[in-house]
Amino acid sequence: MDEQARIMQALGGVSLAGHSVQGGMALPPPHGHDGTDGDGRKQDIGDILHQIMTITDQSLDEAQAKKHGLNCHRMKPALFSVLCEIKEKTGLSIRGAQEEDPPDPQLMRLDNMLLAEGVSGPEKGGGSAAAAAAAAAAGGSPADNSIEHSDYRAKLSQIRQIYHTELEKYEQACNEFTTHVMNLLREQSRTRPISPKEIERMVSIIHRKFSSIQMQLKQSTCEAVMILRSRFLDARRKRRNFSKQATEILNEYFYSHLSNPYPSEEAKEELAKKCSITVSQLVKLGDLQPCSWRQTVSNWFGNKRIRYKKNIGKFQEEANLYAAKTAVTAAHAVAAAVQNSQTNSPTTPNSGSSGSFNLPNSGDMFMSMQNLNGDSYQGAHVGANVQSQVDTLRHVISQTAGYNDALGGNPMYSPHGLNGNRGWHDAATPSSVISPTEGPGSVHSDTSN
DNA sequence: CAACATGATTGTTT
DNA sequence: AAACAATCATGTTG
Repeated sequence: MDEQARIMQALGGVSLAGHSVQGGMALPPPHGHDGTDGDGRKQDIGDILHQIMTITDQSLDEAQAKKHGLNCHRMKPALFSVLCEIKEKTGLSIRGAQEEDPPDPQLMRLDNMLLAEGVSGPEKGGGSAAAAAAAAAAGGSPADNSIEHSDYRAKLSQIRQIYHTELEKYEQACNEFTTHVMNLLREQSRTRPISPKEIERMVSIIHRKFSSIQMQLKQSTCEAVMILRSRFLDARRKRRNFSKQATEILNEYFYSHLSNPYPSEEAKEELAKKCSITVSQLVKLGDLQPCSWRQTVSNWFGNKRIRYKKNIGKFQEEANLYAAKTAVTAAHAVAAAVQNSQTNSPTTPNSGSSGSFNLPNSGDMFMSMQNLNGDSYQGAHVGANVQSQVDTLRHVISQTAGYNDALGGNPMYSPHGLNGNRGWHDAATPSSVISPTEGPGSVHSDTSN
C-alpha cells in the first residue's frame, strides 16, 4: 500500500528526469513543498530505487507478482493518463513516422547482381542447378564446354544454397525477434502508453537492422560469386575453336561477299544459327540472356577482314578454294539472274538453270537484301543473291579468264555496284583477285612476302 | 616447345 | 554504334 504510492512517486520523478520536462508541472509533487516531510520522501524514493536496482535479484514469480500488483493498483489509470500526457508533450510518438526508407541503391545493386548471377531469384530450368551440373558432369554427353560449365554451376549452386540457408535463418530470426518484441511491447502497453505507430517503428527498426545484416550476407555472396567468376570465367579468354563446319560456313559467306564482307544483323544471326555456334563460347556464364552470337560472328568477321586485308597473299589459296566451291552454282545463279534481268521476265527466275538451284552453301539466299543498291530485279531472291555470286565469280574469273567480258559488259555488274559501298579498305578488293593477268591460282600478289 | 592460328578483348577511329 | 587495329591468351601443329 504505502509502498506502491512510493513507487508512483519514484516513477514520476524518473520520467521527469528522463524527459527533462523542466517546469512541466504536469506531475508536480503531490502536496506541499515544505521541507518538513521532504526528508521522508527522499527516503522513500531511495527505497524504491533500491528495490528497482535489486529487482534482478528477485525471483521471476516475485517480480511478476509485483507487476501484477502495480497493474491492479487503483492509481494506475491516473498514472497511465499522466504518462500519456507527458508523452504527448514530448512528442515522442510523432517523429519517425515519415521516414519512408528510400530503396538503398547499394542494396539494389547487390540484389540485381545476385539475380543476374542466378543466385537469388527462381531456380533455373526447373531442376536444381546442382543436379543439372552433376548430370552434365556424369554424362559428359553435352557440349564439351559443359565440363567447365558444370564445375562453375556446381560451385555457383553451392554458393546459392549457402546464401539461401543463411537468408532463411536471418528471416526466421528476424521474425522471431519481431514477435518477441511485439509481445513485449504489447504487454508493456498495459503499463505505459504505446501507440501502434511506435510498435510499427520498432518493428521497422528491427527489420532495418536485420536487413543490414542481410546486406552483409549479400555482399559477401556477391564477392564469392565474383571470385568464382574470375577464377572460372576469366577464362572468358579461354576460347574454343569453331568446328570445321562452322568456319566453312563463315568462310563461304566471307569469300562470297568479299567485296562487302559486312553481314547484316540478320545475316549474322542466320550464320550463327547455321554454324550452330551454340552455347559454346558465347554464353557468358551467369548471363541469363541468350548469348551474343552476333558478337561472336562479328568477332569472326572482324578478325577475318583485318587478317585478310593484312596479308591477302596468304589467303589467296583459301579464297580460291571457297570461290571454286561455290563457283558452279554461282555461275548458274548469275546466268539465271542475268537472263532474267535482260529478258525482264520475273515469272520464272530459275528457269534457265538446269534445276540444281538449291545452294546449300550460299547462306544469304533468304537473307537480307537491303544493302543491294541498284535493285532493278523483280525476283527479290535472285537479286539478293546476285552480288554474292558476282563476288564468287570474280574468283572464278581469276582462274578461268573469259567471263570478264560478259561481266564487265553488263552494266548491272559494273564495278560501280561493287566498290560503291565504301570499299572495305581500298586495297582490300585487290586487283590480284580479279586481274586476269595473273595466272590461275597464282599466289603471287602485290603484298610483299 | 616454338611457331603459328584463332577467338576474344581493348582502345581508338570513323 | 560499328569497324579497325593492336594485343592477349589459348589452341594446334610439327
